[in-house]
Amino acid sequence: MQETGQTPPARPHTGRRRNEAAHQAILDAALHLLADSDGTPVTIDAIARTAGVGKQTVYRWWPSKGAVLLDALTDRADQDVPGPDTGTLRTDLRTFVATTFDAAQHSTTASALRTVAREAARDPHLAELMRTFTATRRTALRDLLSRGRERGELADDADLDLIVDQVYGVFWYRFLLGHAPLDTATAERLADSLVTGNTAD
Amino acid sequence: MQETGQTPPARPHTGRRRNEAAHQAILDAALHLLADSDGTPVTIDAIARTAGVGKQTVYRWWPSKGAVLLDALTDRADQDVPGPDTGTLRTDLRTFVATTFDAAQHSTTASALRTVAREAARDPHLAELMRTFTATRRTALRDLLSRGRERGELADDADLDLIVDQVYGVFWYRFLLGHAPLDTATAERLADSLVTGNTAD
Amino acid sequence: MQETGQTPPARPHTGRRRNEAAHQAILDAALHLLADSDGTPVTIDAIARTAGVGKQTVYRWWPSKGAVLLDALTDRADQDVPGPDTGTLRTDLRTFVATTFDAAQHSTTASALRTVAREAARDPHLAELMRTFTATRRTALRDLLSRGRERGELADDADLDLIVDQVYGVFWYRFLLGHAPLDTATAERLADSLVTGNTAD
Amino acid sequence: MQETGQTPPARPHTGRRRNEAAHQAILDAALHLLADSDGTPVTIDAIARTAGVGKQTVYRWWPSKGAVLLDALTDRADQDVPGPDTGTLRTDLRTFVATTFDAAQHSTTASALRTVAREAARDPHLAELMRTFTATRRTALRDLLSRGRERGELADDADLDLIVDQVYGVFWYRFLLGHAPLDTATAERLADSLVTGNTAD
DNA sequence: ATTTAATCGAGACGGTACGTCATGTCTTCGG
DNA sequence: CCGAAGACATGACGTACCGTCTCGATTAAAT
Repeated sequence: MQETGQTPPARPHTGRRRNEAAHQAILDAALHLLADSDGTPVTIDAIARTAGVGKQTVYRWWPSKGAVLLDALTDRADQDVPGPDTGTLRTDLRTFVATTFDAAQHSTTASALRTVAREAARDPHLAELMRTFTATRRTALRDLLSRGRERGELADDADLDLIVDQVYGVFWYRFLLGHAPLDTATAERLADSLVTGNTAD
Repeated sequence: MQETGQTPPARPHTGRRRNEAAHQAILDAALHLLADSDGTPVTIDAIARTAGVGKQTVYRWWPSKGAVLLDALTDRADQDVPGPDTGTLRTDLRTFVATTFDAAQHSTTASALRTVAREAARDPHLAELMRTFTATRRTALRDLLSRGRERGELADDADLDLIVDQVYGVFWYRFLLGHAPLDTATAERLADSLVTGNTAD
Repeated sequence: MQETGQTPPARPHTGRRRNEAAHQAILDAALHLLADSDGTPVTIDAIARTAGVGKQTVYRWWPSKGAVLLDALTDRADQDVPGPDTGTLRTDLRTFVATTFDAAQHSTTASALRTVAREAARDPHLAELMRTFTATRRTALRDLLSRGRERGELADDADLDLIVDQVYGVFWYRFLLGHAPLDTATAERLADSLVTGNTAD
Repeated sequence: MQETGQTPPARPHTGRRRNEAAHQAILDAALHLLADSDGTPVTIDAIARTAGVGKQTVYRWWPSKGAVLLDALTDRADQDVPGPDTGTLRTDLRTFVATTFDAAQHSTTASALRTVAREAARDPHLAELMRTFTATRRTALRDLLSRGRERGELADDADLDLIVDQVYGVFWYRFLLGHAPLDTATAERLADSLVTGNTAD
């Protein structure tokens, strides 16, 4: 208890180079606030104060508040979404959807993701970032479907984008509203109905 | 929507009554601003100023900004969603989905609806109101599906709630992101795939 | 302690005739609030609520808030200020000043008077009322001095208005600032010095 | 007056320093509005807008509106009140009172001073500031009287505080009510009567 | 070894919107 | 028509964040 209670960060200056410790402190603070936030919007001031950082240091490295939030989220998230490839569409799709649903279920980042999504509704910049953030996963899913169609497991004229949007539509709809579960059973029912509904003949 | 059903006071209410002109002026102003709003959040000050009304008059009757916006939206909206009933599920569903998609396409309220949805992402109170607002339509769709299932057009164990969420999931997902169309062709493809995917084999 | 303001007044309506009970209730409420008020401005809403009366009933009978306050004050105050007349100026003046000072000392209306004076600083209407309210006392003092001058106890060219203002100037100055006492000893010193001056004899 | 003497922070103050231009702009605006104000209360919004400054910047540096006003007043006012010292009490007192009265007569700050006094009636914080503001002048007058008493021009038991209060009592009483002049003749009559009294001969 | 320059913490700045409060007027009802 | 209740337009209040800016201190790279 040597300091006055404000405890200045022990983090040292790094001079002209970017201070990686400050960088991490900001992401930590953002993630922490996002996780705790119960719908309350997270403010830049709060992030900076929590991180023990000047506001300018935040603005120096991120163009908008949303960028910080999303960065905080993706920093920890498993970025590579391989997309299962068992050779059978139904199995692949079941796995993919179940994994997607599951990630939102017990992860500590679920609350953070929800908050970021809500912020994105207001902040066009963040919305764009979200778009590219989700694009990876959408592409993985589309590829999975494409492989299935090539194997003849889907009709040639199946609207792959619509199938993708059904998966992610259901996902976000339930994730944000929380009116119905995103459990494995649901995932499998959804996957099955999508395969059956878009099968050739 | 504006009267939340709370019990009227036992005393028959002396005092000046609500000024219906002011009430309407506020809703008009809100709707007007929502429609014009290009992503910019609509402020209470602006609503009150446009309506020629004191801010307090707004706060007297609505608990949050979002409530005003949603009220403005629903005030004009056709509230009874009959749900087509032709005796054939595929036709009914096609019509329902196409109608839903279409409403969001060229209506002047589309912009307003988008704004309200964005506000709802931040305002828990408005989110709740949105939930009851959409419940009517969800129920209509569910009934439509239920009728189809009773006629044997869907499997007995079809997850009706999931189908509903597929329709509205796709709808909101595309409506808010705008990355893909919500045209009639899409509506029919979606309806068809849902029927096919959940048919008793 | 029977009227907590929550209970609807048992006072019956009197139809077209002015309701004297309401009138009194308003003055009571005003006086009560004035006495309790510790510098906080007394609001019309508060008076009306405390009196169990509609705001309009207040505005119907008094032109401004200040008028109510002053009326409340004078309603109880002893209006006739006889002005002592013993035949000796010094004695008369001592008595008058001591009485004036004393009234402000232990009366429950002291706090009320202070509040009204403060309100008068803002409200020109109330300021005018205060002027006529104090005029009576000023005149009584001036008459007292005039009688003394006619008896030769004051110089023929003595500025009676200035003497009056010295008395009331000191009174209000100390009454409102409270930096020095308004006790009998002070009153007598003031009276004496006005007659004799402060020169070493 | 603007620096209330509170201990400067031990840390040599990092962060941006107070913008002196904004500081002055606020005082300028306040003084300008006070002088123009014809009884109308001056609002913080108006001060901020006139100064081209955010409201928060005003609130950051002054605890209450009154503090700004008084600060604006004292910022320009001649703070050192030397108090004449001719060696003769009557002359000194005449000069002091006449100067005091005169200052309130044709100065452009008279209107401002009146407004501040009125505000002080409502705002306890400002009242306290006014007290310290006037203390300087009161002390100067008291010293002047004290010198006279030591020279034997006043009785040993003369109540100096009471004399001071008679001067300032008359001053404020007439200044605020405006029912009687504060001219040089009055000042000299007051000074004389305080020294000599109003007795014939 | 000395500049030079970018980063850091801190926090003041001009703004915009918020939600609350009091004012004095008005409208509706029951007596 | 009176009195209660209370809605109304107005406008000031003090607070919260925003994103920009300006400090003095720190420290690595360029001289």
